[in-house]
Amino acid sequence: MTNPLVRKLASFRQLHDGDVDLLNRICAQTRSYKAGTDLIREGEQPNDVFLLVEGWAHRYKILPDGSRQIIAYLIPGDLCDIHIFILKEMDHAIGLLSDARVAAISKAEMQRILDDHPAIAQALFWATLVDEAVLREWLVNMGQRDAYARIAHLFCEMWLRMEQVGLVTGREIFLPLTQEQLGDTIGLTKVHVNRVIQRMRSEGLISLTDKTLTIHDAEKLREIAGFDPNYLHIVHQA
Amino acid sequence: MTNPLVRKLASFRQLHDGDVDLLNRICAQTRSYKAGTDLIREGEQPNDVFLLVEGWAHRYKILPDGSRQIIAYLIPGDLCDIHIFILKEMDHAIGLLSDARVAAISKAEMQRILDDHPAIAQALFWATLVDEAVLREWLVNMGQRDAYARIAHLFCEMWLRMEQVGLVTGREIFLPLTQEQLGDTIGLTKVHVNRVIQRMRSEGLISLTDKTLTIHDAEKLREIAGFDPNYLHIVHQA
DNA sequence: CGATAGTTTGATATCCTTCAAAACCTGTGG
DNA sequence: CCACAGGTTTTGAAGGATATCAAACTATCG
Repeated sequence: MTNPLVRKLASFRQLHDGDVDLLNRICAQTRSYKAGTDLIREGEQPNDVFLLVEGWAHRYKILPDGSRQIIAYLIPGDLCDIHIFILKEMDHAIGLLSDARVAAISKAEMQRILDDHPAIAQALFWATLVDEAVLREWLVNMGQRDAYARIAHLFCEMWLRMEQVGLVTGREIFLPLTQEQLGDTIGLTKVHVNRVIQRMRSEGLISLTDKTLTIHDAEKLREIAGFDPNYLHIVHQA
Repeated sequence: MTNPLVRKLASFRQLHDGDVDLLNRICAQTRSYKAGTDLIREGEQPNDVFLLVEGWAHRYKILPDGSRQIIAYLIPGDLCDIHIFILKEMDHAIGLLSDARVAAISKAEMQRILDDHPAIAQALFWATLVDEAVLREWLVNMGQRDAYARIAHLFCEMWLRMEQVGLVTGREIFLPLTQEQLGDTIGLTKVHVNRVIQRMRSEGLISLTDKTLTIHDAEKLREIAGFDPNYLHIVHQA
């Protein structure tokens, strides 16, 4: 099993052996956490950049009335913001959605990597820009699509991102989300999410049980979603 | 009238005289454009970073079915992404909402600034992170708030951002948006935007005519929106 | 095996859209 | 200075997508 970060960065540009070694070394020093743990809370100023090596996480915000908005999903190979140090405090939290393995990279170490490994630095910037592009696409998703297309779009995106890091097995991906969390992601209630997913199931598009999403008809799902993967800026497939 | 970029960056950290001079020099070399001009189109790879010195612009995407989502507003002092060069092509367009003055900074020039002026570099990174934070907050806005609160929230944000660059006169800001554009920003139809705005007017909260937004009761508007400005990461007021 | 979290169902309410037309601006050319 | 064209705002009526509430059912986990 290859390092997900290497796989991801390699889908943007070639890396030298030295670069790959460094990334492997970083990913080797992980800590395990339980699902539900917060890596960073709103209001904190973190000391490390976190790299997710295994499992899922999410960025989220809780509003005063208790409602929650999920702002991003992190999957293996994803980092919380590289430049996190510049801001005085976090304006959102990052929490684990499944049991996970996480590498912590100190500010100094991060700086050293950026200085000494220009290829990695460039690839990490690319990853940052892609994160932003994903955020923009989520906004489009919420603003312009109905519930059915919205969920389809999210599934298409997560499928591609998982594929990028080598985590698609057959037509299945690990998707450790409750329907309520799905709803908090795309601005729908869990009840409505449930009905839409049932419809997708009955139409033979997907299965979703045991935290496993199976896409039976990817082509049709993409069509429903109006999915155009260009925003993920995947350059060459590994 | 102070340079809006200097004002904005100064709200994050102090700058040296040399830094300020440089920024002033950049802002002095502008070109004027008419409202409706696209600075960058989807699919292009731009050669310059654009800095908006006067007027409003917006990032937007057009979907295959013709619908449009506005992803961000740019006001004086805002740059289109500093690292735009890393991506092979734009996944969205940037267009002017009003007549505007724009400075173009070449890739090489940008690189020189980042290398030779660490304080500016850091401030520009901060600005980038804030842009991303705004995007996240827009997602929260769309996902969790109803039409009334959504519009209120947008008005609160734009008011603060305009204040940050010294463009609030009394209780008024320049807001060159049609109700349809407002709708494309927050995922509502122009008809519904119209009704919400009428309600705000009738309640004495705001006026909106002649591309001028007046906020009569900022406190109440913030309360309706559930507006918490922390995501703008304004450190010290100039 | 009981407790707790997650999914499913049904009935009803509401926010927002859609469609269509009228009224109102704003700029332009005669 | 008027008239007209095109864009923008406003109004009304009706329909639809999604929310809300409440309860039953089903997994999961210690």
